[in-house]
Amino acid sequence: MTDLEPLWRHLLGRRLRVLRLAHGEKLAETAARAGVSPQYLSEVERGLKEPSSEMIAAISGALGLSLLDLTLGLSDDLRSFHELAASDYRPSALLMAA
Amino acid sequence: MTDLEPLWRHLLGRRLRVLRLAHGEKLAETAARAGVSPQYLSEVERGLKEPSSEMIAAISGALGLSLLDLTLGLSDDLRSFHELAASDYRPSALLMAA
DNA sequence: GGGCCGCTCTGCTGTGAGCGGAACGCCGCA
DNA sequence: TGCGGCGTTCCGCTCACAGCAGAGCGGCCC
Repeated sequence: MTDLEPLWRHLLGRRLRVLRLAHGEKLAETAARAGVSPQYLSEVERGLKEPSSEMIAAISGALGLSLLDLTLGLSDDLRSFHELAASDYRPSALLMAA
Repeated sequence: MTDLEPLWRHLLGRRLRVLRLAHGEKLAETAARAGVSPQYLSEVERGLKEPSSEMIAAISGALGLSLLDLTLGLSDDLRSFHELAASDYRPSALLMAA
C-alpha cells in the first residue's frame, strides 16, 4: 500500500510541472510570480527539494491554484497511480513490444 | 482565495492529530510505530515543523493511511474550511452569544 | 561561430528539521 | 495532601538541507 506510493515531494513536484506546462509557462515566469528562483522551482518540480508551506502557497498561487485545487489534483494523480499499479504494468513487456 | 487558506503544515498537522485521536492513540504510541520522537510528532501535529516526505509517509503509514487517503481527507478539510468561510462566520458573534 | 534562451548543475550559508532532556498539568491513590 | 505516573509541550542543540547566485549545457537562429 504505502510502499508503492510516490513520496510527497515527487507527487507535488510532478503536478506543479504539469500545471505550469499546461499554462504554457516557462520556469522563469512562474518562478518570478511566485517570488522564488527558477533554479529552485526546477528542483521543486523534480522532487529534489522539500518546499516549505509558504513556498507551496506561493508557487501554487502563482499558478492560480488554491491548496484545495492542489490536493484534489494530487488525489487524482494518486488514483491514477494506483490504477496503473493495479493493472499489473510491466516495463519489460513494453520494452519487448518496442 | 489562497489568502484565506491554512498553510500546508497546519492543514496536515490538524488532520494527523484528528486521525490519531480517532484511533484512540497516544502521541508516544503513534510516534513509536512511525519511528519518530513523540516531541516531534507533537510539533508536526501543531504545524510547528515542516515534515519531510519520508516523515509524512512514516507518520501516515503508522496511522494506516496511504498518501491517497491523506490527500482526500485534506481536500475534505479544505472544503469544510471554504464552506465555513463562505457562511460569513464571525468569531465575535460567537463570543457575544457565550 | 556567436548570441540568446530555457533549464540544470554546482557550491554556499543561514536556517530549521528532528531529537534528548527537562518542565508542566492532570489524575489517581495511599 | 503529597507523590508518582502519564501525556504532552518546552527548550536548546547539531548537522543536514532549503533556497539561491553564478556557471554550465544543449538547442535554435542569424
